[in-house]
Amino acid sequence: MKRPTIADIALRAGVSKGAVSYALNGQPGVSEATRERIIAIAREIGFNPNSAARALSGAKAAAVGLTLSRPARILSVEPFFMGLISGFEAELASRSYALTLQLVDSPEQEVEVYRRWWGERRVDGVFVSDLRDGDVRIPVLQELQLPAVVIGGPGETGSITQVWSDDAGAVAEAVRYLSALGHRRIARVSGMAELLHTRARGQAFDEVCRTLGFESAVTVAADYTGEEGGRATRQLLMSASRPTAVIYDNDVMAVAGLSVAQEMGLRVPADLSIVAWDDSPLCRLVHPPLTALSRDIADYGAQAARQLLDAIAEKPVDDIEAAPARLTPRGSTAPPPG
Amino acid sequence: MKRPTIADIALRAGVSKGAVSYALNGQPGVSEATRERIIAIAREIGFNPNSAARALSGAKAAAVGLTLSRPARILSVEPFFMGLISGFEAELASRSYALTLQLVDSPEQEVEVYRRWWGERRVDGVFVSDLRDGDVRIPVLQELQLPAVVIGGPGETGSITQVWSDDAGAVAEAVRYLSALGHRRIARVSGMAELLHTRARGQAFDEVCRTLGFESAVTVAADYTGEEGGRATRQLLMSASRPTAVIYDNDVMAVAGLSVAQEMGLRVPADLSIVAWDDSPLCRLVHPPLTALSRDIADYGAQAARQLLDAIAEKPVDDIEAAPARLTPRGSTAPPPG
DNA sequence: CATGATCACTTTACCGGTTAAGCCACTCCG
DNA sequence: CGGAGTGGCTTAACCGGTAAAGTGATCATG
Repeated sequence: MKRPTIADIALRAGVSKGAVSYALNGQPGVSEATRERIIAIAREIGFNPNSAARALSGAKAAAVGLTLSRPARILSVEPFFMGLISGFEAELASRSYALTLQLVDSPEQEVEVYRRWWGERRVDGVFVSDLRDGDVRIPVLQELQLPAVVIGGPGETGSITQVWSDDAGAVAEAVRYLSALGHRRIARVSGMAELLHTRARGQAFDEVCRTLGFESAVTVAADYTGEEGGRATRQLLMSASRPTAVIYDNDVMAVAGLSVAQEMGLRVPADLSIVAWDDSPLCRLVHPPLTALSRDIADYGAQAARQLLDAIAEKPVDDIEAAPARLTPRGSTAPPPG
Repeated sequence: MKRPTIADIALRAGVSKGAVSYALNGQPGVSEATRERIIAIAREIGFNPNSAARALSGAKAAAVGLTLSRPARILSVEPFFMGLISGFEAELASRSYALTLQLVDSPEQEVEVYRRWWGERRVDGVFVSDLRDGDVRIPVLQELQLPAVVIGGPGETGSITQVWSDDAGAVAEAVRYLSALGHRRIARVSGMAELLHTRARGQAFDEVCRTLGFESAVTVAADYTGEEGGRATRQLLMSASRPTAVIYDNDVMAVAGLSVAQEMGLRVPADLSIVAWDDSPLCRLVHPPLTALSRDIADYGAQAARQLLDAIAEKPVDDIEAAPARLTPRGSTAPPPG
């Protein structure tokens, strides 16, 4: 039989469509015997409820959306998002929710996608990542009343809940560790300056370095790509007061930085210490393996997914603070030379 | 107004629902004046057709699916799939098709997802990647008559079209290049042996090496992860007749291999040449930058998407041979020592 | 023994689109 | 001037579910 409907089941079981619906949804209104018979028939003919029909009669679309507005060349090598997605899936799949993905070019386009998705009732909620200062997406989401969860923060998201981890604390941990090793000139290669978490990390970095009375604490802005990370590193290493340690905002840039250092004849970690943010397998793949700020990104994604599903179900939701990134020392950090 | 429907538009325009539908879909049956008025109202109140309602009344779901059955730890660092996805999106977005993504654990689970998606009419077609020998997914897709496109091949896919590139030719190009440099002992670190394209590359590799009369041409099976790539490399470099060049089945393993070689005190490319398959930014991120077999993965994905959309529209479709991977020499290849 | 409650269903309306069929006012033509 | 054809709509059925309201039989209760 070709794509059976509840009408087919009803016919076979000799009952009405309504009875089938009650039976399959575990609702009262049918006897246990009938329910079992109907479920058996459904299984036998391989019935799956038509999601469109279900969504149409008031129910949910059983899908959530994720838009990514970073260029493909960044996404392809950036392990963060796939980790996040695998975390989403762990939660979504168990509740038969689908994940709809769309790559876009800008936050403005993201807004357009949200409007369309919601208007079409294609999704019940969305994940929002890469929060910016005065993000254009937030007011639109509120206007649409589209359930959403912001990944990363904390930021000004009004009524929209966030899942965030304590970046400031993690920065402090890394800087204190380098300080304990004896470093006094530390630099930081950041991601896109317009992203809120970049700013939060930057402020924390400046503050801790000031507190510790460092000689210098420069931040060079990059964009998460290896090219930019390499360029920023080259710039730092050529400066008069060369830093003895560099903290990178993601592991791709850290790997690129390692490569630049080696290319310039510096030994890592003897001449230069390197700390990566986010600890994908990439960090263990290079030589020396990179000291990194590790966090369980998949778990982060899973928490966000639970949060979003709760928001969709109109359960009360609060911001979640996920476990902070923890420093995982490896071979790329050591006391400074001299 | 909250999520307007065509009934709202009909009310405002003083016409029937049917007229609105005709007007918005460019069908005959309404005057130009009325059509314009209706379109203006639709735009004004921000109307988006409910995708569920549309899908329900015989039309398409306007979504396609992609399942990935590789472990998250591979997916997160493997740049191939994000590249592919960005290629899909380029085609899909322009036709307002959504991409539904699901990560699974095995081809058997993929089959389950296909059944469910198709039963629920959630997707109009699917992308199939990582084809295996006697793949369990193919007969199911044919049984379901679910439109599909196989990424990679060629394999036995019956009536399902494929988009593939000439891996055998690419292998030959890489081997001939190394041969021209003077190498006589070449090894290969492969991806999962059960994948069809791994086998195709392996056969081509063996054949070309035999033709060129190489002293040795070993293949060590790995799984696309850095760990395994590193382990395979270590194994190769410890063997009695150490190869002077290694070809890797993806760039992640190549990067790991480079790292292992350096860790073992070998200079790349002076003591060991390295060639990567697929040329993500990763290859230019390490030092020395890796010689790679480059192809335009996004374009590959775009072709597959066009193919799938044609199959969904029941247009005649043929297998597509995409541009083969081309050798991009960089700093990781040189004549062998001695 | 009439009344009410409960059970196990069936009937029906509805979600928001698409589309075949029907209808009315005009025009055109022999 | 009657009849056919056509343009521009309206009406109504349908897609496949969900859920409120209705029905008839059984059973308990005062």
